Amino acid sequence: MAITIKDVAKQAGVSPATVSRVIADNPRISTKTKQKVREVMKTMGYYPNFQARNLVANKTQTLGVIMENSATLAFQNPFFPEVLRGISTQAHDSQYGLYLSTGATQEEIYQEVVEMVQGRRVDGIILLYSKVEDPVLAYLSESSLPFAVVGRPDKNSQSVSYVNNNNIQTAKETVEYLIELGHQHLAFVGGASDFVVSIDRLEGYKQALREHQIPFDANYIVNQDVIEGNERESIRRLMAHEVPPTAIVTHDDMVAYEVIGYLEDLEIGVPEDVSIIGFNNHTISKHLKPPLSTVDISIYELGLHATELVLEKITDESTPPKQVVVASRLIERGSCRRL
Amino acid sequence: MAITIKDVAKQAGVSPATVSRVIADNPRISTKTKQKVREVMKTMGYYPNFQARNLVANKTQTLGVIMENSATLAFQNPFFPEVLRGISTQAHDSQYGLYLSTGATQEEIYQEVVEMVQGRRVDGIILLYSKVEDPVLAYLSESSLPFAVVGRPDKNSQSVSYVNNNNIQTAKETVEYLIELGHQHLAFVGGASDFVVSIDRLEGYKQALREHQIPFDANYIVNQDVIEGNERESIRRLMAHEVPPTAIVTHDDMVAYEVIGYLEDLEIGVPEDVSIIGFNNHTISKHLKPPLSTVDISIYELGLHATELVLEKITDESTPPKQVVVASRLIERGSCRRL
DNA sequence: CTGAAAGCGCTTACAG
DNA sequence: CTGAAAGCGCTTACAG
Repeated sequence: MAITIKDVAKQAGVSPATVSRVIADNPRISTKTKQKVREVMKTMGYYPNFQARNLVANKTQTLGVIMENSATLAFQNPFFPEVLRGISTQAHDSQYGLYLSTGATQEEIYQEVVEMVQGRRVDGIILLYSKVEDPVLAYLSESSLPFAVVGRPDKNSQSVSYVNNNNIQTAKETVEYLIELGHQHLAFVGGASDFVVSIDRLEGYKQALREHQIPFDANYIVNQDVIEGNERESIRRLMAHEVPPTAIVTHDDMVAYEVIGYLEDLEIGVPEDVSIIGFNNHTISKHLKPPLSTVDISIYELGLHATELVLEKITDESTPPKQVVVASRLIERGSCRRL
Repeated sequence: MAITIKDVAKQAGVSPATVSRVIADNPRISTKTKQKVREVMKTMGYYPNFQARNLVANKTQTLGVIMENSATLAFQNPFFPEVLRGISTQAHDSQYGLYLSTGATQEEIYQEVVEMVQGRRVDGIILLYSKVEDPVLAYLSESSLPFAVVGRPDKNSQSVSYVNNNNIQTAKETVEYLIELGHQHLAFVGGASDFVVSIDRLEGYKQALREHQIPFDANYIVNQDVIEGNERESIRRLMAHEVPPTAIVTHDDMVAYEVIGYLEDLEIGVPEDVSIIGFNNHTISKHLKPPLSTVDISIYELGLHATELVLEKITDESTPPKQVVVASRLIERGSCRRL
C-alpha cells in the first residue's frame, strides 16, 4: 500500500495531525517541526491521498466538461479540441482537473450529469453547447452546483453564467458583407436546428436580408441535422433552385470545404460562380485552396472564459450569474468575389 | 448538504450498513428490505458519494489521459480528438471516467503524472505518445499503476502494454507505392524527431530506398521540430534542391495540405509536378482538392485498444504486458501520379 | 506549538 | 437477514 500520513507521523515522531498541518503549511507549526516532517515526507515519498483529502474538504478539484454526443459528433467537429484547449489551460492554472463526459446519447449524458452532480464527482460543470429545451441545462439550473455554458441558453439566460459570441450580429454582418459584394441570392448552411447558435445565426441572416429588402426564401436554408447523410444531394438540390444562390454562408470551415468539393463536382467554381464563407477559422483554412474567408469566433477564449466563470462561482457561491461576450471577426480571404 | 446513507437509513428504519448493502445489491438482504430502502432512496433523491465510496474501495473509477503539450500542440493535431473518441467510448462502456492532463511543458506533465499516480487520483493511465528517453514513461514503468501507451516504447517494449501501428512496414509500403509509380526522388516530412513514430516511419522510408537501390539523401528529410515556424521556407529550400523531389510523404493530412499550399505558391502543381501522400485520413481529406492519398492508421482503434489494455490490467493485476497492432492501409486518391 | 478525538460518507468483516 | 464497530486517509475544532 501507499504511504499514509500515519507512516510519516510515526517516522517523524509526531502526530498525524501535525503532519497534516505541515502539508497545509499551518503557521502554528514550528519551523523546526516543519523541516523535519518535510524531510521525512520527501525521503519516504509521501503524497497526500487525493480522495481522502477531498472527502473531508467536500470538494474534488475537478471540473466536469459536458459535450454533445461525445463519442461521435463532438470529436469530428474541430471546435471541440480548441475549446478544450482554452478550458484546459485555465483549469490547469487553477489546479483543477478535467472530467470529460463520455455519454453518447442525450439520455446517457443526462444520467452522467446527474451522477456528477449528486455524486459530488466534480466541483463545477462546463456545458459545451446550448440547445433548445435541454433537460441537462434545466437540471443544472435546478441544482446548486456551479456551472457555465458555452453558448447562449435559450431561456432565462440572465440567470445563468455563459460565454457567447454575438451570433446574431456576427451572422448579420457576414451576410451584409456578401450583400455589399453585390450578392442578392444567399444560401445559409447551418448546424443542427435545435442549437441556439444555429438559431441566432439564422436570425442574423434574416435581419440582414430584411434590412436590405431581400426576400427570405426557405429553400436557401440548409440545416445540418436535416441533410445528415445526404449532404451531396442537398447541395445539388440547393444549386438546382430556380434562382441558384451566388453566395453560401456555412457554419464551419470544414463544412465549407465539403460544400466546395460538391460544387466543384457540379462544375461550379468557387469563388468564380459561387462565393462561400466559413466559420471557426481553422488553422488549415488559410493554406487550402481557395483560402477560405471565414469568421473567427475566438473558440479558445470561449473555453477560457467559461472556465473562469465556473471557477469564480466555485470560489464564491454568491457570485451573481455573469455573461461574457467574446469577439468574433470576419477574415477576408479568397473564397468570395464581387459580383 | 447532500443526502447521506445515514439519512436514508434513518428514514427507512434500518442501519447504514443495510443501506450500503442494498446499494451493492447484496443477496443476503431480504427483498422486502431492499424494496423499502430503494423506495426511500428514490424519494429522498439519494446518490452515493463518489469520493467516499472510492476511498474505502481504494479505487477511483477514472483513467488518466496524458497528452504531449496538452495546452498547445496536441489540440491542433486532429489525431487527438479521434484517439480520445476511441478512449472515451471504451471507458464509458466500463463506467470509467476520464481525467485529462493539462500540463503544457514536459516538466509540468511529469509532475501531473506523479501526482495522479501517488495521489491515487486515477486507477490507470493512457499515455498518448511515445518519445525517446521519456521520463514520464520511465516513471510509469517503475510505478505499479496500470498503464498503456499509444505508440511503441523506445525500449523494453516487451514489458509494457501498448498499441501501435506497424509504422516501419507501413511507411515502407507507402514509399514503395511511390517508387512503383516511378518516383526516385522522395522527400519525407516527419513529425518531431524524438517521437518513436517518426523514427519508425523514417526507418521504413530508408528500408524502401535501400531495397530499391535508391541512395539516401538527408536533404530530403524534413522534421517538424526543426522547421517549426519556418515551414514555408523549409519547403522552398527542399524544392530548391539540386534534384528536387518528385514525391513527398508527410506525416499528417493537414500537414500535407499545408505543404501543397506552399508548393502551389511556388507554382508547383500537385500531382502534376509533385506527388504527395498524407497520414491519418482526416474526414475532410476526401473532399479537398486534390483529394489526398493517405494512410489510414485507425486512430479510433488505437484509443479503443489502449483503453482495453489498461482496463484489463486494472481488473487483473497479473495480466502480462500485451501488445496490440492495429491495421493501417493506404488509401489511393488523387494526389499522386505515375511518372 | 502539538496531540487526541471526532468526523467526512462510505464498506465490510464479525457477531448474532 | 441485519446491526454495531472499525476503518479508508485525511482535516480540524478543542484542549492543553
